[in-house]
Amino acid sequence: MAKKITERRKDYSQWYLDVVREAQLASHSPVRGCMVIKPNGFSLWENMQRQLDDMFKETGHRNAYFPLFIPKSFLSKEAQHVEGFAKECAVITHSRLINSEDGVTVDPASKLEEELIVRPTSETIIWDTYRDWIQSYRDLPILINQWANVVRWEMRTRLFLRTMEFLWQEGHTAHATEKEAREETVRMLNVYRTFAEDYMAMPVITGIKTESERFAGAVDTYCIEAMMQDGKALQAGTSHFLGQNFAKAFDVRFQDRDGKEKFVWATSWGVSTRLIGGLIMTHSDDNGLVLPPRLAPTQVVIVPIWRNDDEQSRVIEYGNTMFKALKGAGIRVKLDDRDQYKPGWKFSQHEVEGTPLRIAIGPRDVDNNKVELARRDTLEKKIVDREGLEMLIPELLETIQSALFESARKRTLEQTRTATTYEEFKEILDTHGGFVYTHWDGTVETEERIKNETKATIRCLPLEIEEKPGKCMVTGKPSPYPVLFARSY
RNA sequence: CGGGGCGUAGCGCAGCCCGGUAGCGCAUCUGCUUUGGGAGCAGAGGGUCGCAGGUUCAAAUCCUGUCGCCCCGACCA
Repeated sequence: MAKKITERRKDYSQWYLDVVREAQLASHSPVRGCMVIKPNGFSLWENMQRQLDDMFKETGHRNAYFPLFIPKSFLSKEAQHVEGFAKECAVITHSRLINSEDGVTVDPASKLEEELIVRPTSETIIWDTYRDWIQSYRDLPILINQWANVVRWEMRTRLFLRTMEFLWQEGHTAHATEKEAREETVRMLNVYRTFAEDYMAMPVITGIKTESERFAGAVDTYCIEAMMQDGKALQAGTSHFLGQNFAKAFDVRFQDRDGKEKFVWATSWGVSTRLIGGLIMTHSDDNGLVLPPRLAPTQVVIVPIWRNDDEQSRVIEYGNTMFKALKGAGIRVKLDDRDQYKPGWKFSQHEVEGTPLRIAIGPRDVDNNKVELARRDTLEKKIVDREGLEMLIPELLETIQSALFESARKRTLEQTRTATTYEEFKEILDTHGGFVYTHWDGTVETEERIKNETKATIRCLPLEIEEKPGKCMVTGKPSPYPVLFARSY
């Protein structure tokens, strides 16, 4: 069997690219830093979207859509926000092309009076709109989500993990009180945590970002951080408490019960197609993609095997009945009865694409009323009775789902260490990578120094951690509890 | 923006040093045999060699320029 995938231990980033290519998730586009998301990748995104969307609706949010283009002047209204995004904005300056000798050229006469920015995020245009939507406390809260594409002009890109254009959802809420907005921020962080762990089977640590890692324009940025197989951390989602920063910048006030005019409190939160990168790097192996059943576009594939026409019709009939029964049981099942590919080829293909379960059926199985079941995660194969399959498969899918989470959890735990001295800290990073808990004195200077010297950043100040006073590993100054460091994507 | 690599058939590559009919594997098409872990044989189709100049009787190959992409680092979801 020809191996088209580089081994993880040999070259992790080449392995990642190989998996994306062989599983046909996406390909590079003619435009630098952009990607074509292929049907396999997009179905995965659709499944993520569907689940997240349900969870957003469940928590009272509604979807809306705001423009791709933002007037340049909007960007300059919130000082921190501009500073954060100014360096990576695509700017539209003209509206027309004209024919020229070498094809087409920009028509200088079509220069825009006010240039437009392709949204890097939508806070500004949304808050400009919210001003019109909000007059009274009765108009609050506003709980809006939008599914959209955004553009950030990145210097260095990587399929799914960092592309210049990416797909995401951005929630933007407006509240009458600080308390309510803070609660919303944490509520959505927990939605992300639940989604990551229960659906992606990707364990995450929740926490708060330090000032330097905070979203531009936020008062507090909460995040979920996941640990990848190669020892690097991935920020998988963020939820921001924006305070009154945007309300003040865009003059969004409301009249409260007490008759007084007040500025609105805000949150925003988002996850992106980056999650697909996280999913790949959490579960996949040297044979290709491994998908958690709850998100897999195809959960079960049935591969029929035959030698002649007679066997073909018997096996296909057997497979068809099974297909209908499983589909009826609510399973995302596919019968791969294509005649132009051999079974062995199909086995490999579905394996590299990460289909959680494979059912192989041949004439022998038809005669004995059996099937061969193969798990993608463990690569185990066993023969089971045809009867009761409709009950067995859903259970098995759930077993796989929790096995994936469990093994990722165990791995993350093994990749999590504690350092008390700076020497120990560097030693851990260089030999193992992973998460490192250690004390930090809370200053930007120390954080900066550690980053420059080790390339590790503070991923977050974890929410679930016991108070355990100690001393900063660099300066020896007191610290109330350890913080989480890692090198990251 | 620095460092490295690459642009030759749909995909992956060789050919370039040493100029002389553009090749290999996979894929595609036809036929036969096959089908329980990426099938075999026979035949067929498919390429402005990234682009622009230059040297030469002759350029994928040498020279100059230029464009693009990928990978590794400095910034970021």
